[in-house]
Amino acid sequence: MERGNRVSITVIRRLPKYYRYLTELLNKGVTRISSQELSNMTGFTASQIRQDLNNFGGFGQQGYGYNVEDLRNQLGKILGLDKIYKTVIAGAGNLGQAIANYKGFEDAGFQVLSLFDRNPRVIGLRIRDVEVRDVELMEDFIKENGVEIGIITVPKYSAQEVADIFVRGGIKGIWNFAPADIKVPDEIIVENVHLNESLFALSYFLNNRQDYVRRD
Amino acid sequence: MERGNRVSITVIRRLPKYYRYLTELLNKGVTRISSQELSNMTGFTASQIRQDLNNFGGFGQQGYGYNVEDLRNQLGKILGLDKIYKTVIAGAGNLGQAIANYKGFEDAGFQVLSLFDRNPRVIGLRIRDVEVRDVELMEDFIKENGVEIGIITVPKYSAQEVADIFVRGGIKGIWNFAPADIKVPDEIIVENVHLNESLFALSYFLNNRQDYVRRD
DNA sequence: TAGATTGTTAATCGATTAACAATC
DNA sequence: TAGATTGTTAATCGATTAACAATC
Repeated sequence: MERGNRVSITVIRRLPKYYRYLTELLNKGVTRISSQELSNMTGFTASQIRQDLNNFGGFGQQGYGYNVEDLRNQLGKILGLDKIYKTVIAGAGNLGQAIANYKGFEDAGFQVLSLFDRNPRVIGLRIRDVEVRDVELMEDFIKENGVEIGIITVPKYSAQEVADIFVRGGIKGIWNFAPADIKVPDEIIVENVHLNESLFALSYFLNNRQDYVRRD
Repeated sequence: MERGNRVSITVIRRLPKYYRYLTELLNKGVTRISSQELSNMTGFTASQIRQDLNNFGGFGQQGYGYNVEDLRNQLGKILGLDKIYKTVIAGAGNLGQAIANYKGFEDAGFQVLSLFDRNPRVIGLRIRDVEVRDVELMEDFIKENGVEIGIITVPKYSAQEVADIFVRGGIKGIWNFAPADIKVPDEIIVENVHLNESLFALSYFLNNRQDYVRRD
């Protein structure tokens, strides 16, 4: 977390999975877990798991393993899940609504303050208790409310425009579902969810089964 | 494509991006492209791009580069995008509807034949011209229509149950949006879209900017 | 204490980058 | 032909796995 050397992206992308399994274990009342058991659950090797965790500190105890609750909380902190994030969603179509409706994100600390759209037919609607507002109001809304994360669920030809508004509003991170790479200043964190790329990979593996290895 | 050695997963996951940029170039009327230009667009190195493509054959021409249309079509074939796939969606909530509504997938050859749900309030609805049916009918529907791809957009506690029905129906690939790892026989291809893992990575980078490198 | 399992170093493996001869 | 750019080999870099001493 506060190491001198960077932690590699491949490590970081495994953390949420550890966190997910640890949460499940905690809910089941399991108090203790070894790297070998975690390996059986996640599909990563025990050695890799120990290496990954030791990027952030020695959370385990020789001869015992890891305390489930403690490790989960530590990972939560590392992932920044001990905070509340204010988010807005640009695009109130099905995908935007799906995200606004999804309880799991709110439970993890990601609050949707508002959706925005330019279609008058959806402006004014409420998804759960979140209002859909005119996208014209978005930049000011972000500024006034200190929104940190912007979520892009508009069609690809509008994605850059939305990203520009986010940046002007002072957003720090963008979760982008549009199948386009957006250009933003270096200090803005962009996480892309390119669903077409995922689907095309599935299609590749269907046709080239020999290249497929179950990864989890 | 039909090499002796496997093509590595990291290579395969880059292909859809090449395909996407090549499609854009084609639509713009660009006929020719060098690995260096593709590098500028995608963020991968020119060397890596040439290495990646040469896993599947020599598509380029020394001193010239690559023919955009030809390379795009070759990649399309490699990815299996020259075929039509029959799919069904289990879960007719916002996310399932978003996918059923998304024209991009249909254009790429992924036809949604039906959605399934167990909520009587949505059974009978039509998303575009695709009907929502009772999930009880799903297994037979898959068999009768030769459905190859099953898409899971149900809550996580129903994901395994849906996967089991898919397998019994004879589905070959599963696109899983539920935040759970499903267990299926080895010969079934599973592509997971774990949105929480993506969001948590964004959250990590927001809090640990020094570890962030723009990847595309 | 004996057994178990971590933390960590060293060895291996694989992926990326660099370099350049081949050739269009 | 001269210039450009690929295809491919070799070098480097980074990630994973193996091994084991430390220690609970």
